[in-house]
Amino acid sequence: MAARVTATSIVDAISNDLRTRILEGELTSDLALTETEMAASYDVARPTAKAAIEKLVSEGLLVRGAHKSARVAELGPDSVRDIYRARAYLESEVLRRLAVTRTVPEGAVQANRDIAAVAGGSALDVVEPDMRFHTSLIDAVGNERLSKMYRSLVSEVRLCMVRVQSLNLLDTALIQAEHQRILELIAEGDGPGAAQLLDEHLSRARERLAAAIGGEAGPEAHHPSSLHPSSLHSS
Amino acid sequence: MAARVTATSIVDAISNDLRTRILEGELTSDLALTETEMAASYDVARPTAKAAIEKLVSEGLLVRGAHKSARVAELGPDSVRDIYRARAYLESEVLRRLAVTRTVPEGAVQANRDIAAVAGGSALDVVEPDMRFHTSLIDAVGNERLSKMYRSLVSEVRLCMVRVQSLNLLDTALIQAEHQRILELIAEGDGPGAAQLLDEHLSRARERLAAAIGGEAGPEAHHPSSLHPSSLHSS
DNA sequence: CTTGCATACTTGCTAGACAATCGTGGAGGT
DNA sequence: ACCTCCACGATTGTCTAGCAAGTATGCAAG
Repeated sequence: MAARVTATSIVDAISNDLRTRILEGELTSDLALTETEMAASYDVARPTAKAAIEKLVSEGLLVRGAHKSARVAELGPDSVRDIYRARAYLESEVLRRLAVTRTVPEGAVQANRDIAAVAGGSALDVVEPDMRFHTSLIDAVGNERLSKMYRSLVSEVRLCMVRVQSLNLLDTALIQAEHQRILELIAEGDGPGAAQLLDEHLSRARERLAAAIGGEAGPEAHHPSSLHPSSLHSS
Repeated sequence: MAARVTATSIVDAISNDLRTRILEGELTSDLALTETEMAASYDVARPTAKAAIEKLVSEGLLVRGAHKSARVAELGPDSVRDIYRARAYLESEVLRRLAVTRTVPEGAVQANRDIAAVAGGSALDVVEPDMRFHTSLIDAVGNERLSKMYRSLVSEVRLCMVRVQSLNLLDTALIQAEHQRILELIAEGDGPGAAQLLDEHLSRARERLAAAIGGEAGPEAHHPSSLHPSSLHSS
C-alpha cells in the first residue's frame, strides 16, 4: 500500500483541495467561486471545475442558486441547531447500543487522551481530536451508511467552527471530563445514562456555537438580535 | 403555484426520470447504462447524461467503477442489513424523543390507515404507505438533515424491494398492528417501549428481505448455499 | 489450455461556442 | 429628486467535436 494518496481523478483532486481550503477558512462566504475562475486557477477546463463545485454542493459545503456563482455555505444559528440535533439523534442511539455490549472503542479513548495532551495549546487544536472522539464512537458500530452520514455532519460542524476565530468558548478540561464519563457509562452498561450525558454535552456545545455564530455579523452590526424589518428584504 | 413540476434543469429532469425508472424496476443491474446510450435516448449531449448519472451515483442508486459503465446498484444481504440497521438507529431515537412530548404525527396515523385500506390488494401497494408511515415519524421532529438522511435510506430500501417480485413475505395485518402499537406507545410516553418494538419490527423485515435477496440467484440455482468454486469467476 | 497482444468500446477531460438568465447601472419619465 | 424600465455585462446551462487513457474482449501464439 505504497501509493494510496493517488488522486483517482482530476475532479476529485480539485474537490478535495477545495474542501480542505474551505474547512481551513481560506475560502469564506463573501467571495464568489465562479466556474471560470476555478478553471483558470487550477488550469483545467470549465466542466471539470463545474463538476468539482457541484460535488461540494452536494456535500453541503457550497451553496448555489439558479444561475448564480457558488459560495461557501453560510450556516446560521438555526442550521447549527439542526446539525447538532442530528448529531445527537445519531450518536445517542449509538451509545445505547454500544453500552449493551459494553464496547468501548479504542480509538475514542485514544482521541480523548489526545485532547488532554493539547490542553495547554491552542483551542483550535482541540477540534480535531474532539471530532475524532465522536466519529470513533460512530464507527464502532460498523455501519457504513451511518458513518458516512455522521461524517457529513462533522464537515458542516467544522465549517461552522472555522467561522468563529475566538474559540475560547471551548472548555477543554470539561470536554475531556465529559468524554471520559461517557466512556465509563458505556463500560458500565448504562446506555440511557450515556445517551443523556451526551445529549447535554452536545446541547451545551450547540448553544455556544449558535450564539457565537449568530452574534458575529461583522464589525458594523452592533445589535444583531434587534434587527428591524427593513433590513430583511430577500433572505 | 401552478407550475410546480417544471424541471429546473435538464440534468435534474433526466436524473428524476431515471430514479423513478430504477425504483420501478424497469432498469435492472444486468444492463449497462452507457453515457452515450443515455444521451441518445434522452436526446441530450453526453456531458448532460454524464451529470445525471453521476448524481444518481452520489445517491447510491447507481454504482460505477473507474472507466466502466454505470449499473444499478446491486444490494446484497449485507447491504440490506446495513441499511435496515441504519434505519433502526435513526428511527428508534426519533421515537424516544417523540414519546417525551407524546407527539403522534398525523401523517403517520393516516399512512397506517392507508395500509389497512389496501390490505386486500397487491402486496406491492403496501410498500408506499409503509414507507410513508416511517418517513412521517422522522419528519415529525422537524430536522432537515435527519429527514434527508432517512430519505436516502428509503430509496435504497425501495431499490431492494423492487428486486423481490414475490412480496408475499409481507404480512400486512402484522405490519399494521405493530405500527398501531408503536403509535400507542408514543402516545403513552413510553419511549423505550416504542423504540424496542420498532427494533423488532425492522429486524423482522430486515431478515426477511435479506433472505429473499440472498436466496434468489435466478431460476437455475437450486442450492444457492452450496455453490462450488468453479461457478464464481469474476464477481 | 494458458499467455500475451491488439483492437474496440467507454470514460475522462479539453476546447470553443451559443443561448438563457440574473444582477447592475444608466436613461428616461413623473 | 425619485421611480421605472431597458440594455448591458457577467455567469451559468448546454451543446458540438474531439483526443487521450483505461478496460475488456477476442484472437493468435506458445
